[in-house]
Amino acid sequence: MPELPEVETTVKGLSVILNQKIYNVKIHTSKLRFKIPNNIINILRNSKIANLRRIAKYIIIDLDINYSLVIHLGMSGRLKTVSSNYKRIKHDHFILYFFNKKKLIYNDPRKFGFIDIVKTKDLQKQKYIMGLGIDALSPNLTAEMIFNKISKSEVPIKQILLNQKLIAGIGNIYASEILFDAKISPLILGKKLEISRIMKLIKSTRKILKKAIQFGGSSIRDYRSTDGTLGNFQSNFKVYNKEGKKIGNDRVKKIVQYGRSTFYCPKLQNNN
DNA sequence: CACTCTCCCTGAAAGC
DNA sequence: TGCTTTCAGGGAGAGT
Repeated sequence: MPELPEVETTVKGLSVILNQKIYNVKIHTSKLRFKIPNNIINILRNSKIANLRRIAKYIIIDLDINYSLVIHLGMSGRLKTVSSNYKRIKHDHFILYFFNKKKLIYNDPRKFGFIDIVKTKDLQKQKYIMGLGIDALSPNLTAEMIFNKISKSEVPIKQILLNQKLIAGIGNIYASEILFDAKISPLILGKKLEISRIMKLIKSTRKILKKAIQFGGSSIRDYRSTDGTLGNFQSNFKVYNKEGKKIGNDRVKKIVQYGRSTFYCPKLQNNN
């Protein structure tokens, strides 16, 4: 599922459309999580891709006309760049056609993602961007910063990691992996975490997310080819989806917190 | 305000 | 084997 590493990997792979000019736009399904704005076609046509970046789990495609295309992959969204002989498949909802014959395709079976077009200068004013906390990979992220925000929190740390208003970019899969790496119980409440363990948590966050990026993301199909090759970090999951797996003399346990599955080792992560 | 729960959707996997 | 049910996950919005 697309979390920070998958989005980062996707953005890097989009470099093939950098500086390319759009000659047409087709919306096959406008009803995603939100409706794709009607004016998007007119704005995008004849514009050029000027810059590619990531904000949390949002893909930002800046155009040369002071507008930015915003794409969120939701849970099942994919972006792929294909050549002119590509035949549209099921759930290809949105297509950009470039003058160099390439196409950019947004495919999303569950339609939980969304596509928006905004003036670049207004990007930070969008409600979905405005509330975001510091990026999980920001070098400016410090333990003190987090401590100040969670030192009174009665919410378990697993849920805190998923709160995009505090730290942006971590999703359900990496939350379990990060807590396992930091040897911190997912059940421990925010207010119980002292600075030293928050430091460890931040260290593990950087380690796990960076490693996942190196491996090309965990579970997204490789947009650079059409062969459906999987990103290969999945095989690096230590606990996610590994219920019952033996680790030392412990076994991975699955619990449900706030309706989300959590995987952890009760003995190795037992600091409640 | 802070927090929890439900829902959006489809396909894979489990259950029968 | 094949049909039916359950589950997965990000985040907005409703509810507490």
